[in-house]
Amino acid sequence: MDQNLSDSGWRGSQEGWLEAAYDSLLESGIDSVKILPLAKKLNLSRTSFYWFFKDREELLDGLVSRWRDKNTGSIVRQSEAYAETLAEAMLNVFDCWLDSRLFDSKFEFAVRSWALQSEDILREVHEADRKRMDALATMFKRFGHTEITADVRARTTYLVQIGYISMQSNESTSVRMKRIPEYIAIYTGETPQQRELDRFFARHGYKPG
Amino acid sequence: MDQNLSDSGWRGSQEGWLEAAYDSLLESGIDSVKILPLAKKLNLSRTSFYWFFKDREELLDGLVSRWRDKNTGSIVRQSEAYAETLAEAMLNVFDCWLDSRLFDSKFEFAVRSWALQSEDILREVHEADRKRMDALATMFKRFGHTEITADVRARTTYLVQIGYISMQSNESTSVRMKRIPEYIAIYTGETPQQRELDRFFARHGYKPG
DNA sequence: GGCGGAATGTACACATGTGTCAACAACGAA
DNA sequence: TTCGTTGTTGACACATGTGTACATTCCGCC
Repeated sequence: MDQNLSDSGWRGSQEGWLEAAYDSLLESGIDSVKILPLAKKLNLSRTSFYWFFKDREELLDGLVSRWRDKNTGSIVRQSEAYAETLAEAMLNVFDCWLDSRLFDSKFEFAVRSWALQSEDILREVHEADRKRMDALATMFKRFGHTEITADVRARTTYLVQIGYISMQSNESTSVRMKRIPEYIAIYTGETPQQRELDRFFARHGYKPG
Repeated sequence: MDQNLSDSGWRGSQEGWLEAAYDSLLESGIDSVKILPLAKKLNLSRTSFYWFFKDREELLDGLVSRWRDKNTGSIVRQSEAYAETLAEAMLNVFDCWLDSRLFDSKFEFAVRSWALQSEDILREVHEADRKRMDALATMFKRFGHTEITADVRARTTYLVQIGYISMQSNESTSVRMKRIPEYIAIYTGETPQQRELDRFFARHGYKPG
């Protein structure tokens, strides 16, 4: 059944091809995920691919699964984490934006771009958006917001991040950290406590000043 | 069926090819902008293309110019428009998001996706982002905000919209209009006057309720 | 040491794309 | 009517991609 570890294999593996496909997707978009170039990168014959995958379509399906499993889960989890105040809850969500182990921004953008040319992927993306914004709205309601204000604030929080991703900018952690208090103020309408900020900075290894 | 647009020409024209390229870009991304399929759509021979353009590269350059000329200008202009209050100024900017003659969202998203696979386009997009956010920050400062709060609020305003575009959602005007007052409150920190909202709704042909 | 399946490679058939070239067609003037 | 300009076209040469059939090599195991 499961023999995908390096012990039984020779050079290639399903994971190897998938990893190469992932790299290529992130760097140049879905149209660059071609078997021939991947084979070159892996120093394998092109046709060897067909031992692990039925066809290119099956490889692309693998990429979607990977994205679905990783990115949406983190947002939902962080939005449900324990917090005393809304500001603290918001900072829990912000963990996603600063920790690529929780949320893979480049992957996210690549998949969204892919949705431009595939109805199936577009449906996947819409479903993910809905789930994530629902989770955030629930968080706002947990701290006393009404249906409508929770909805719009959840949107703001989420869309700013999606927008940031779409800018494909490459700013340093410290530059981004400086904006955090003001973001919290805008999103939640309340000023974060210094100790809440300090706790947040600390867990991301950032020293203010 | 097929219309002869140009007075002096035969069947094709530079504009015709560019328009077809634009359509294809918006529908399926830059990799779908291929000469052969465009020729089929235009009912022209593939090679006829080369009378109007040196090569595919020159056609793509045409698309970038079109995007640059249209989208960035509107945001800058609307952010400089006359307003008595910050809320009113914000509503002027919102005109862009609701009027495709001012800002072409699908075009915007297609170009941003294109940037994933081209350093040149990525530079163009970054330059546009900078110009637009500068204009918005200036607007906030005009109404008394400090450098840092103006910057973050300009970002929020702009990034929410870029994020919204990236969602590729297709909501009705009325659904979007219902969120407007709350957005204004979040972005500006002040509640919009009813008459300001009414003026905004009126110029977009929307009747509340 | 040889067997058998896992993994890889070579050869083929085919599809879709680019760009050049030289021939050809339509039109407006001289 | 003849001619040059403005387009249009098919044939050619080439590049890159997919997928199948079949042969070959590597490695653990008996």
